[in-house]
Amino acid sequence: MAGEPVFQPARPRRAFDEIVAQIRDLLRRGELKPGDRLPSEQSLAAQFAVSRNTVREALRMLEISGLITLRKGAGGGAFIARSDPAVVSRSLSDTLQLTDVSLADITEARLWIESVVVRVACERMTDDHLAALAANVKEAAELTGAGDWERKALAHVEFHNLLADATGNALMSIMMRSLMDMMRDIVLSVGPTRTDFMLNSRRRLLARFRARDADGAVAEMERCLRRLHKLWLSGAYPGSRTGARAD
Amino acid sequence: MAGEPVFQPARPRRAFDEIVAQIRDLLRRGELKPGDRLPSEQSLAAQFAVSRNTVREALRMLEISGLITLRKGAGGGAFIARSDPAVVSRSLSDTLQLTDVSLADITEARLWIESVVVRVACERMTDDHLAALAANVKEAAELTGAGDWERKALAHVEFHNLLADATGNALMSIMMRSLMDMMRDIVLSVGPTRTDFMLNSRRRLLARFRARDADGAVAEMERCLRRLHKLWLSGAYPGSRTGARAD
DNA sequence: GCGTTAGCATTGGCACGACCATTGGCCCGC
DNA sequence: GCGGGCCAATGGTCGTGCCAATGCTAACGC
Repeated sequence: MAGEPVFQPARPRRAFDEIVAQIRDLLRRGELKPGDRLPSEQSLAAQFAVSRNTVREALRMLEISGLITLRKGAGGGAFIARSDPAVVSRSLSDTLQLTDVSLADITEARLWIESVVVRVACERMTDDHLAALAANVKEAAELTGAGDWERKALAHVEFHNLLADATGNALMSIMMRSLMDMMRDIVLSVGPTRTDFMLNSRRRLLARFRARDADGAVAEMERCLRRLHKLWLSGAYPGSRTGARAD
Repeated sequence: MAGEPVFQPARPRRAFDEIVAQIRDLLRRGELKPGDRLPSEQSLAAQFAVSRNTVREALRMLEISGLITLRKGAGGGAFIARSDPAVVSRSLSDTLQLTDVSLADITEARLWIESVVVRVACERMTDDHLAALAANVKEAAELTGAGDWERKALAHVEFHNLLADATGNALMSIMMRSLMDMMRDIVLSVGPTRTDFMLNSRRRLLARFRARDADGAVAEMERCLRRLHKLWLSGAYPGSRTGARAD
């Protein structure tokens, strides 16, 4: 009741939170680099003066954050991980699960981002990138012929990742991969649809890339995506996130 | 078809991975909703037929994934969390830490996204959104006058979140918040800079919004960001976020 | 009658100790 | 020299016990 001054939090952080924070800090300061090995659980427990269980809970947090990978057996231990974009995807996907993001939101945001990616990729892509994209389309065509619908759909999704790579922007690659991980789920849950138009669209897109016609490429991609999204939104998307704010 | 039969991974998943998967699945299927309470650790241990320690490690994973929050004491337990975009930010930030994403990549990607956000926001924003943006600018101006550099910088960063909100796209809001969380670190680590031009830019931007001049707004934002980024890139930005501030 | 307080039951936080499965290297025997 | 088996290191799991925080409730005092 009395004027309580701004006492320090005075909150004793949970022990494993403290451990996580310390290791995270070591990483941020560059004192730990990918590939480095942390001491064994026993040793860590001793150094932090906590029980091995507590250390393990901390390691669990670091592990799911994608910061470390665990290997068991002799010579095993906790190693600073190489980057794994899948972690971002998972967390994004988790967050969306708990929030009221509608399918319309996802497709819309995707359309925006994809447009700029196509534009930049068209301007910057090297022959290697173009070859990779062409190979992807070829694979999708073959899978279509083989009737392997699922793998064809996955190939079509992968196309966009390659596109993001072609921008030469690593962050954009990561973000696109996160989006595409979600798309994968959506596509697979929607199931086979009449998407033969996509193969043709892809070929026209490649042609635009070869001609370095950014405007044309963007237009082509937007046409393709709008058509696809309309197809999804018209059907009953089983995901519970049917805000259905179709505008 | 050929020699490689797709053997089942036959992976004996770690026990807590299995637990995490099961709970995640319950969530995905909508059988668990935000606010719901999971059984106590004791009870979970019994149901999963594992020790309490194992359950705790699983809960730790779910916790840092932002899926649950733990409360102790009577009536406590594990509760399905409300969405927390900060989780995405953290994982994105972690991934970037382990990757070779340059500051140039970040600023570039940001410029791309921000452009489309400004355009859409300009077209869609309501008076409420406009008022919120104006209030933010006003606050930043006052903080500038008060010489409170840090809080002024944070207000400037927050502006972009409000902008993303104005697009009405929840996913875009989340992604922007992730980017801005990183920006916060960068801005604070760079330290005070001569950024008085930004306040004027913000005011011009608001004017463009009021006039519903999307092209003008985008141009203004791009000018502002380019100038800001040039300022950063010219200075010595330490690849590591070296902001050992209290937080 | 009503607010206050002391207790109590619930639940997460943490410690200690033990055992198992896997892994990789070392040593032995051929 | 080489192959195979033993062994130590290390993560994975278990079980128990205790502490600290929390919320409910019944006893208490005015």
